[in-house]
Amino acid sequence: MYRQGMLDIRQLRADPDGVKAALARRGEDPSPLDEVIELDERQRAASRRADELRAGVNRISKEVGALYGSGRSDAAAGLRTRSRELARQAQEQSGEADELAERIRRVLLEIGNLPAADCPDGTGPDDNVVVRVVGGSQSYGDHQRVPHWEIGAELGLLDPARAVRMSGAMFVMYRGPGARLVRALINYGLDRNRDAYEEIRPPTLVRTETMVSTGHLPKFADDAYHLERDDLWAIPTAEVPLTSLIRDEIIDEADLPMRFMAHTSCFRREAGSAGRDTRGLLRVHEFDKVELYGFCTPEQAPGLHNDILARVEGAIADLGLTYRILDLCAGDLGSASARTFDIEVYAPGADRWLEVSSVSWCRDYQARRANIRYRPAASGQPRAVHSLNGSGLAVPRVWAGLVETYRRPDGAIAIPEVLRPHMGGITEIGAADGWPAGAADGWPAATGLGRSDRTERHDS
RNA sequence: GGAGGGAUGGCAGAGCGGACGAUUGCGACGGUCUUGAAAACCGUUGGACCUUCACAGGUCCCGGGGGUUCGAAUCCCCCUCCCUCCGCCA
Repeated sequence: MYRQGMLDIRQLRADPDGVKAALARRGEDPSPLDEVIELDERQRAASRRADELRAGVNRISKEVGALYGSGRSDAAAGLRTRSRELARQAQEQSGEADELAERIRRVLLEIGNLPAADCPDGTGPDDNVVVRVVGGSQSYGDHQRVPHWEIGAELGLLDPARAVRMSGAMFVMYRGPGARLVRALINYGLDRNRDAYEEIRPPTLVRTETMVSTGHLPKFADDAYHLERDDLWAIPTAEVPLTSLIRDEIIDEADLPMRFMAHTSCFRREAGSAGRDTRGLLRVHEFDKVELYGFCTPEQAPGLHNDILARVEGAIADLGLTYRILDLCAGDLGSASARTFDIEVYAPGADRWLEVSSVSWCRDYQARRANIRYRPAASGQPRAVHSLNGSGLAVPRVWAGLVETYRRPDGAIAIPEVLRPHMGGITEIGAADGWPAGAADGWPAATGLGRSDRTERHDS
């Protein structure tokens, strides 16, 4: 009944203090739960009364039917009046029950997931636990201490000015080998996981319900782009459509775990961060990402969480980047997550750690919202599945870290071994490959680009 | 965008005011038979909520919402979604 709530209402009834304490760990005010508990009691009472009244109606209706059947319709008149009154009362009670259920749902929808027991305590980013740092001991030369936006301009790989003209601030455009590098990273991110993850190319525009299922609505509506005319939302991550892949379904336990991966564009309004990280690729409204995703039983969840994390780490490690893994504290956890590991890449030019992946275990939070269950092999009632997701590769920030790390003293960018098959075998991006330096204010001199030599177009 | 058709259990597909949570077929599961299997035969086979230690019982669900009625899968109204044809289109 409260299927779009965050937690099992039974858990809240059975252990209200435990649930409230867990919620408080993430820094969320647990007091709305008191209201839920109170409303829940009233809701059940109303619902019980409605059921009893309804049972009375059913009983009388059978009698009336029997009387009609035996030709004694005159005797049914009193029963009909009585039944009509019971039906009226039943409707009143169930109306009240529905109203209470809706109020409960609205409160529950705004409440975040409970942090896992072993999720570290803490109130914000400073309390995240560094699990390990890999490659951090290497030293960087001056040639690597150039931020990617300067490299992008120098080699003609990025064209921020024109991107702004098209779409506004915080949109970016890649050019030539820079664009090709984006595509290479996407293919790299997907291809190395083909062995176990089915590739999906989902829609990037989704319905409201699809956004509610993951927890992105109703609470975080300001963070997402909304197309009002058609009431569609631009996805902030492939996690959104992938969660709805099996929404409202009951899966056989034998089919779990189910593993998917998807490359999509991701759209974020970044409402609260205007003016922050405005340079380069650190924070943009639209970016490409490869997502790894899984549905599984509660028992399989820790193993799958590790698998996704290991795959993401492997992808970053094989690119030869310096990175660290963070165990997010309860106070820094995303709303839908019970436990999250972040992977951050070190960008020597910008001299910053960039979050490139977030690998989260949502327990049954999203499955409850999306009504995704599985039928246990040993028979019994269907149970909510667990869902897990991890950015396999957030392209812009990996691109940034890569370009800065692989900048050689001569200014060219070396292509890491593992990316070369996806870059047509080239080993570097040099000054001659991209758009000519200084071309940002006019049409580049390079030939054949952006124009057709056969058809003259005056508008398009 | 225009015109028409549809929405019933895992799937297919009946039912069109009362004993229908729903005939039947397929699938799945269990059993009989068999060295094993197939075939045949027999049986089982939805979900949600509430009450209950349990046994068990009650209510709701035939796309969603509302109405008519003592009683609705069946009648009426609204909405959503899907399909077909035409138009447009990468």
